[in-house]
Amino acid sequence: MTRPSDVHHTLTLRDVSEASGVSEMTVSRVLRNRGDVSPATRERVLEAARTLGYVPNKIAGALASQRVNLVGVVIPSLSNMVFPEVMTGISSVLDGTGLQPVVGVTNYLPDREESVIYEMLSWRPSGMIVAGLEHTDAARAMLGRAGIPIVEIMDIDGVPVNHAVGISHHRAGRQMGEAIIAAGYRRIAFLGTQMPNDHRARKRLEGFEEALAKAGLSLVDREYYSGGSALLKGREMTAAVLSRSPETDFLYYSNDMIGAGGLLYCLSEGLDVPGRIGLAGFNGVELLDGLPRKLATMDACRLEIGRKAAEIIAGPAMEGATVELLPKLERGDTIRG
Amino acid sequence: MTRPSDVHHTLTLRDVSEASGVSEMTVSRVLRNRGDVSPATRERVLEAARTLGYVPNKIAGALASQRVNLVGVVIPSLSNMVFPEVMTGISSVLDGTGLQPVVGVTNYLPDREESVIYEMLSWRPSGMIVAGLEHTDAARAMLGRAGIPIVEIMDIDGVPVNHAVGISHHRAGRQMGEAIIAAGYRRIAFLGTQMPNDHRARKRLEGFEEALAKAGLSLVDREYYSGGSALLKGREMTAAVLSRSPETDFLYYSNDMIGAGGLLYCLSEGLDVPGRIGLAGFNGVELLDGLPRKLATMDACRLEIGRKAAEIIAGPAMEGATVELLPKLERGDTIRG
DNA sequence: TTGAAAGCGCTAACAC
DNA sequence: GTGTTAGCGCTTTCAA
Repeated sequence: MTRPSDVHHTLTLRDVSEASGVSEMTVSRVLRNRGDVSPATRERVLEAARTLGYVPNKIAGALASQRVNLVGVVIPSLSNMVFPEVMTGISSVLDGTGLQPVVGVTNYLPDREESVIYEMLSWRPSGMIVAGLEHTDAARAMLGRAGIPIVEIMDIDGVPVNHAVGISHHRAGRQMGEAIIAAGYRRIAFLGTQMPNDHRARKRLEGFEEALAKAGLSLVDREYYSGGSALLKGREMTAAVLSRSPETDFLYYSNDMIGAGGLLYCLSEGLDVPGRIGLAGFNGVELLDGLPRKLATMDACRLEIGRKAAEIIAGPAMEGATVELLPKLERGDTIRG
Repeated sequence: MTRPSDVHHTLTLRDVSEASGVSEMTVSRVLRNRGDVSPATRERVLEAARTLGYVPNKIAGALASQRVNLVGVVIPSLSNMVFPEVMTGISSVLDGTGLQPVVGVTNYLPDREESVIYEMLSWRPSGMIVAGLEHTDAARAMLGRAGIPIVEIMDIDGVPVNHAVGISHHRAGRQMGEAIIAAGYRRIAFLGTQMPNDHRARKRLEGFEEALAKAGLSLVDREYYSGGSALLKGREMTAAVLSRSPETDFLYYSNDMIGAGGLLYCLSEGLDVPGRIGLAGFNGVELLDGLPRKLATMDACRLEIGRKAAEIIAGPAMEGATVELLPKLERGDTIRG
């Protein structure tokens, strides 16, 4: 006997081959719907595989065929509301193609990102989708050498390794700043989460301050927090800013969740929104639809970013390209005018 | 030459071996920190690997060693708020062990779940964590035969394939029902999302109705919705129930998000909460901390479920076991008494 | 401490 | 339409 008396061993093609009296090769063909197999043998093989409960070994298959139907997706966080929607966009495109997304989470830590990318590349995926343009040198080098399509998503303010799909956060910040100034607000504060490695939030703020500067203005206050419930933090930060700088007439938040918290706070304080004070967030999260008043925001095009990135990976090979999407400013009910 | 003039081929151990003048075997040892290698050769190998930018091929490694450091995690949704926290629990335990979680999403579709499980098993992971106890027969069979630890999470009301870690949703529903009745509410409505395959929500409702029945009560109204912003749906459903059944004095929601929407609606309508009407949700999501009033809820122990499940996978092999966690009822400000 | 040989379970390429 | 052969890039095992 080739295999003595193991009570429980994982099934191989060979087992199916023996059970069906057909060569391993033919079994392999049937199981992959490749090449011509007579309906009769086909049925016999399928039957044998089914009754045995055979599950193919993709490791061996991948090694032999040099093909892996996996797409690595590297994102900073799952609890951000933003990334699940990107994933939805990715899945919706990949679903038809036989490619499978595999998610890795970095918690906004560059070193962690580097190791997640390394781990993923070591499985030789068909492509990689990575959030952001800022990576360690080693990570950039690995991605550049991988010989597969790489798509950096969310952001286009920088130099991509290969492809990029996203929006200009710098420009988004500037546009919001201009809209706020045009609406007549002058004493503007910024409230954000303390995240040195959230480059997109940083770029938005830079663009925003640039717009203020052009109008001869600068921020009257700024407040940072980290950790905890974003909604609650938004309340607390807003309370802090308004007590410290009561003259503030606009609150610009780095994301919608803390913005929503701030909005709930302002309303509960009976402040006149958007008359006495205006507010704006960023992302366009679905949650906003359920608030008593609609927070001004900018849609980050998350679904579309996911779709476009997946299309690049799933489509025919192409030169590196940058796809810029244009976020729409949604004024909601919290900017006057 | 073994390899003529390919401009760009993926590096192999052999390349590192040639570059460092050491056998492939020794290179392999160095790269895995296995066995004794002299510091000198070690340095030479590391240097060569670094300058070449070698990334090991885990596919080949896994095939040869019959070991895969992956743990499959199969969950119904990423946008549910609940699962990211389970993932956090899983990662926090796995991080130390060299095991990596790989996430698959089923969108609450049994067939989709079956195929996700099949795909994952075909990569021969070291363990699987699957949400829920309800699966297709084929999926159960595959999991049972896989020869690896399987942990079904979130729910324990049923028969697990192998291990289970979770809470009893039936009991959770019953407890909430009892607390509401004890607080004196009598005209109780249920508001949930329309999800035939959300078995946990179903079991909670069953337990809840059981408690009502014991007190000689039954639901005065029920309302289901699907899709869209949960917060907004919560508002709309609540408005619908209160206009259709104005005598209702308690609203039991199948999750906190729609409950939060309902709470915001009641407050904006100027209803006396919890005097005139009480509310309760389920899950204990962080978001609730930021609301103007704290919604009553039950903590689903998500973090702990993730941790315990990961510990079972990462720990020494053991007999199948069920771990029941006990959710805490948090009365918040929306149940009187 | 290092190396050589064999093979993991599958598929590409070619024969029949 | 089906089978045979030779690897895929590693690690295991054993020898030196």
